[in-house]
Amino acid sequence: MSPRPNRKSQLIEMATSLFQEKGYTASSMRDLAQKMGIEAASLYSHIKSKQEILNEICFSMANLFFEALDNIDRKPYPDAAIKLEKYILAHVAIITKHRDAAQVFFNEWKHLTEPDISDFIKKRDAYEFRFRQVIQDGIEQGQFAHTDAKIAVLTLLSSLNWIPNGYDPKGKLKPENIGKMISELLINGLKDN
Amino acid sequence: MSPRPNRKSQLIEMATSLFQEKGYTASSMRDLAQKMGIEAASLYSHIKSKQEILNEICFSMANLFFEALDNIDRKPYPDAAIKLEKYILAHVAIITKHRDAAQVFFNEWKHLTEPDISDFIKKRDAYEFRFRQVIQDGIEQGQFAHTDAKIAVLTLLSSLNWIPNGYDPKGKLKPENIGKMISELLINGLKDN
DNA sequence: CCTACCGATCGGTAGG
DNA sequence: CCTACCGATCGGTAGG
Repeated sequence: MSPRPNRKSQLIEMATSLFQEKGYTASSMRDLAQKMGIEAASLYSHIKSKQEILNEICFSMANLFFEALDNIDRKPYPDAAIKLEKYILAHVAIITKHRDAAQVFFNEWKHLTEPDISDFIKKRDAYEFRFRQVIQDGIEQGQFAHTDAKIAVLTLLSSLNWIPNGYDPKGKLKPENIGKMISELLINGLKDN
Repeated sequence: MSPRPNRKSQLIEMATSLFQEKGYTASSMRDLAQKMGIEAASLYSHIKSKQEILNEICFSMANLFFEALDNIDRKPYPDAAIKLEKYILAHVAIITKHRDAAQVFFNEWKHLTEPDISDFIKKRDAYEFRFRQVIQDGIEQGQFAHTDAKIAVLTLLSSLNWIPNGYDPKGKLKPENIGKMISELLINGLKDN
């Protein structure tokens, strides 16, 4: 009999929390087995390697990020600032909903191996490119100041990376509030205009 | 005879580049020995453990960060926006000058062990607190808009973390230019005011 | 700085 | 999902 189909997702979920906590390399298959309450060798009836787990985590997050942008792009947003805010809110919504996976995605992807790692980097670049286009549009519309759009995107996306670490799901702030505050900060700046 | 005193700094330097590239856990003492052109066992005449190397990297960076703020605080800056820019420029100067060490500092500190890791976290919090105070001052002066200073600091500092990865020392942009662009972006926002 | 090692742990397989 | 393993590699020590 094949195992219950959700046993593998359980495994991925526990691996995600383990990798987040200790890092991919420092997490052993025996650690993971213990979390699952089975022997290390038994893990291999659900997955074929440790690498496969990291792949699943990283690429399922990547897919979520892309799907979110695709959803937004389904409607036209003539105002670049509004579209950028939508992008940021979607991004924040994903990383607050999947905090552990987001941290693995951001911090452990470098332990992917070829050919997956090249694919991953390509997807990352493509994701950044879509943000860059919105900023570029805003500049051309005269809505945004003239800045290096590439640096602006790196700064913007990087500025969100503390969230999976620092966001407290039990705190007063809801993901949407955090997203609003940050996009407001990035778009209008600290200054009181 | 004791070894030349700079042999240990060479070791730390090569370990920094190794840890940056592969991560602390995935870097073996044999990898490091090979880089140094000696046997793994010989490393231990210069250091007493792998952990000690990580400690030196993380805390020497922490010291640089604090010294930079202390230097700025030696003169009074009544204008919070100007002081904040000074802080940001100093921070950027350090991470562009010590790119590998900065990445190890940001990404590998979690592999520190007690009691060092508690000390490290305390220092990080104290560093963030000093930025927070400048922002708080700016808000009270009416120069900055009313925002959550804690979130603003996390966002601000996080937004600089792409630099050691993305900054090309052979590119056209000098550290000071990057620093200016980013602090301008964070203080005035993307919008063309 | 080297040779010669050590005990521990790693990811993973065979065969049920 | 388990027992019983494997070869490889790990951080580190003893003794020169």
